[in-house]
Order: sequence, then C-alpha cells, then structure tokens
Amino acid sequence: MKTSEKNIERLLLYRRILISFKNIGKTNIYSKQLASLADSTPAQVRRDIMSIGYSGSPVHGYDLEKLIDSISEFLDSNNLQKVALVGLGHLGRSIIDYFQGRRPKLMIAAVFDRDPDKIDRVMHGCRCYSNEKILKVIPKENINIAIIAVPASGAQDVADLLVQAGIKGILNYAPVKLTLPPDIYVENRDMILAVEKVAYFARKITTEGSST
Amino acid sequence: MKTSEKNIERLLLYRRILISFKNIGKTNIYSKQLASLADSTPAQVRRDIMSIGYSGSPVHGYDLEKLIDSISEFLDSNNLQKVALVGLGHLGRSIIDYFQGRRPKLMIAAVFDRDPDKIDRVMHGCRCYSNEKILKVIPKENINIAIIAVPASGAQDVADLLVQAGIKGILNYAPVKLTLPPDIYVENRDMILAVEKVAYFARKITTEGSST
DNA sequence: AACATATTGTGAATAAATTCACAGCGTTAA
DNA sequence: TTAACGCTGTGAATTTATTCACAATATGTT
Ligand SMILES: NC(=O)c1ccc[n+]([C@@H]2O[C@H](COP(=O)([O-])OP(=O)(O)OC[C@H]3O[C@@H](n4cnc5c(N)ncnc54)[C@H](O)[C@@H]3O)[C@@H](O)[C@H]2O)c1
Ligand SMILES: NC(=O)c1ccc[n+]([C@@H]2O[C@H](COP(=O)([O-])OP(=O)(O)OC[C@H]3O[C@@H](n4cnc5c(N)ncnc54)[C@H](O)[C@@H]3O)[C@@H](O)[C@H]2O)c1
Repeated sequence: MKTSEKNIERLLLYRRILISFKNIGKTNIYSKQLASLADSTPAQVRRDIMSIGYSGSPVHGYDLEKLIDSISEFLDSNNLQKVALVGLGHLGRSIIDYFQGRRPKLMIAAVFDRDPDKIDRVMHGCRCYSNEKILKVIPKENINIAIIAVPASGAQDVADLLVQAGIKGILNYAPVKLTLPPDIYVENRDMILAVEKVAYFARKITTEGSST
Repeated sequence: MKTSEKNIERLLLYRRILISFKNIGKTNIYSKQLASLADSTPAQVRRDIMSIGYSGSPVHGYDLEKLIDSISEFLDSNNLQKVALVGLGHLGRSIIDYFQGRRPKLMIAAVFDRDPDKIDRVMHGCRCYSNEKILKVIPKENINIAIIAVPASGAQDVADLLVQAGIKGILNYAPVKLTLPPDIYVENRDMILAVEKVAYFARKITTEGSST
C-alpha cells in the first residue's frame, strides 16, 4: 500500500469534511460530492478511498459512518497520542485554545516555556512546565510529538531537547530550518512564506484577468 | 514558462535560505549546498533556478545577491502589496507581531475585528477598524490580499465581505472551506490537520523502526 | 597555452500523480 | 423479467514532476 504525503493530507481533509457532512444529518456521500467539497475530482477521491481499502456501493456511494471509521482506522493511533507544546506566547495560547478537545485521539499533554511568569500556570487542563522539565516529563507522559511555537532564536535548542526526550514528530512554527536526525519527521509552517505565496497568486490572477 | 504551485513554494524557501546565507557573509552558493539546506536535490534546485531564467557559473555556482534579486523580481510585485488582517485575537496578534516589517514588499495595512474593545487600538502602526469599514478601507488602501483569523463561524461572512471589497487572495486560518468565486486564490492553513499529519508520520516512523 | 577540476544547464529517462473511460453492479421502474 | 440508470472500482493512458547523466564551461594551475 503506497500512501504518499499528499494522500495522507487529502484523507485528513476528507475525514473532516465527512464528519461535518454527517453532522448535518447525511448518511452517505458520492465521490462527486466529496470531490466538490474538497476541491478535488471524483476520480481522485475514489482512488484515495481505494487506497485505504474501503469500498462503497454503486448505488448509495459511500456510507459516511463507515468511511469515517475506515479513514480513522487507517490514519489514527489506537491509543491516545500525546502532544507537547513549547512556547506559550500569543501563538501558543491560540494553539492550545484551538486544538484542545477537538480530536479524540490527540491531546496536548504538556506545555513548556522558559518564562518564569508562565510556569505552573494551568490552561485547558494542562500545566506549563519550565524547559528543564522536558527531559523528564516527555518520557514519563509518553509524548511522541511536539509543536514548537517559540521565536526562531530558541527553536533549534528546543528541538534538540525534544528529540533527546524521545519526540518523533515536530510541527515547527518558528522560521528556521531545524537540523535533526533523519528519523524525525518535521513539518514546517511558516506564515510569511504562506502570505508570499498568496500574494504571488493573487497578483497573478489580477494581471491575467486584465489581459483580455 | 510553466511554474507550478510547488515551484513557487520552493523558490520562496530558497530565497529565505539565500538571504540568511548572505547574512552570514557568504557571496555565492552551489546547488548542492542550497539543496541540502532546503531538503531538496541539486538537480531540483538547478531546474527551479533555470525556470526563472537565472544562471550561475560552473565555477562559483550562484551569486547570492544576483540570485536573490532574480527570485524577487520573479516572485514579487514591483510596488508594495498591502495585506488586511481580520481577527485580532491571540492568533491575529501573533500574526501581526511576527509579520510586520519582515518583508519589504508586503505590509499589513489594515486590521479588522468586530469586538468594540479592539476597535481603534493601534498595533505596529496600524489601527484596528470595525468590520463595517471593510468595504471602505480595502479599496481605499488598495489592499488585495487578506488573512482570516476569526473563528470558523464568522469566516465565510468575512470572506464574502473581503471579496466584495476587492480582495483577490486569502490566507485562511479558520477551519472551514470557504465558498468563493473561482478567481479568488485561497490558501487554507489548519493546525489540526497539520498535527494529525505529524502524528501519522511520527507513528509510522516509530512502528517501522521497531520492525527490524 | 594546455590541462585538470568541479559545477552548471539541460535533453532524455524515469517515476509519480492524476485523469480517462468503461465494465460491472445493485437498485428501481415498467 | 427485463431494461435502464448512475455510480463505483480500476487498468490503462496521460500528464506532471523529478532525477539522471553528460557535454559545455569558467577558472585555477603548471
Ligand atoms: N509560523 C507562523 O505562522 C508563525 C506565526 C506567528 C509567529 N510565529 C513564530 O512563533 C514565535 C512565537 O510567536 P508568539 O506570537 O507566540 O510570540 P510571543 O513573544 O508572544 O511568545 C513567545 C513565547 O515563547 C517563550 N520562549 C521564548 N524562548 C523560549 C525557549 N527557548 N524555550 C521555551 N520558551 C521560550 C516566551 O517566553 C514566550 O512565552 C514567533 O517568534 C515567530 O517566530 C510563527
Ligand atoms: N489554522 C490554525 O492554525 C489556527 C490556530 C489557532 C486558531 N485558529 C482559528 O482561528 C480562530 C481565532 O483564534 P484566536 O486564538 O485568535 O481566537 P480568539 O478568540 O483569541 O480571537 C478571535 C478574534 O476574532 C474576533 N472575531 C470573531 N468573529 C469575528 C467576525 N465575524 N469578524 C471580525 N472579527 C471577529 C474576535 O473579536 C476576537 O478578537 C479560532 O477560532 C480558530 O478557529 C486556527
């Protein structure tokens, strides 16, 4: 079963769409509908669903509940997967606020910051520790992924510590390339690059449109 | 000249890397070095650079300054391109704080929120307006891209307003699919999907590693 | 001036991703 | 019963993206 990064991204998106579709009372969906909701094509949707081994009915399309379950079985861990967050500034606070309680199999189980004012504060049920506790808390809580929301200057050090503590995947919001062992999965999310991209395509649209 | 979305993303990343490479005193770079900094391959780097019409020297590789300029000429607007931000919560504040002043050709020129407490506050030199001013301020300031950082429930309405005001590109942080005219470029950035993706690959790494 | 060297630029080959197109199927209607 | 329908599942075709591989080249060296 060959599943690329893009495949996984689409499946995650499908699941979110399917859940909200189910929440408005639907019980099934056709590849055409899902494609249109996901800005994709029916053939792409069918291929993706095929790749996880689920199949629908030619008459009713896909059963929402079963499809959601299949995707979840494919994508999720059986157990709860715990997440650490480092950096409790504006971004960190926004993240914890938005994330916590939204996904059944994922939870932010520990927060770290180096600012003494923040240490020991409790947010959404999880206490903020000082960075020195990273090596202790992460293995103890069995956390294997982390979100970095500290300024660029501190990110590499934090990442090194996290890896030392046993983290296997990092979602990095700091604008630096982290240098880490090859068996650590890193996803970078930089807002500036994203705005630049939007700026490029927005401009492209406007200049193309005016050349009629 | 066929430049795909991925192309643009890589060029933006190269530029950032090149700038920081220049800042540590270097004057030139080889495709091999840039590839390793960008987690890419030398051939990919050369192809990408070829696609913008720049060429280097077989002996000294690429001249940093000239390459940065070529990429910028290709990617950037000649004029300043203005950005609107809607939603001045934790996320919005983090965004403005991080973004403002970082890119020479881009600036957040107006901020909107519907909370009366926030209206008329000034942050990083830009005043926060009420949503009602969107239709007035955006055309007046000639803003053509926007960042949405409001809760999911308000995002579609805000997006509709923005489009009506003349926005051509949107960076959307709210977890909803925006339904908009086809000539509007939308980039969605959802943290939950990103964490889920990291969770998947982190797990995959750990389980694969243990099957030796 | 001739040679050695290391890297670029790029056509060609390969690999990966997407789309096409249609057989097969369960359901409904007559 | 039979026919018609509209959708899925998927092999094959196509398109897009990446990598290979090597001639061309600018410079340093003798
Ligand atoms: N990728 C994005 O989309 C995006 C958006 C906004 C900000 N950012 C980045 O995220 C960073 C944080 O943004 P913010 O708005 O929350 O900033 P902030 O200043 O509000 O918060 C930073 C927090 O990190 C803590 N911190 C600093 N160094 C630390 C370290 N070494 N270890 C642990 N904690 C540390 C500080 O005490 C503070 O609480 C910014 O510096 C910026 O680089 C990224
Ligand atoms: N994509 C991501 O990575 C990510 C991360 C965190 C949060 N979020 C999303 O972003 C939203 C904002 O996060 P936050 O932490 O800043 O929340 P917040 O509650 O701190 O701020 C929300 C702000 O939006 C304003 N607002 C609400 N509705 C509005 C409307 N219709 N028009 C204008 N302003 C409006 C509020 O007054 C408030 O200032 C969250 O609801 C969440 O959906 C996304």
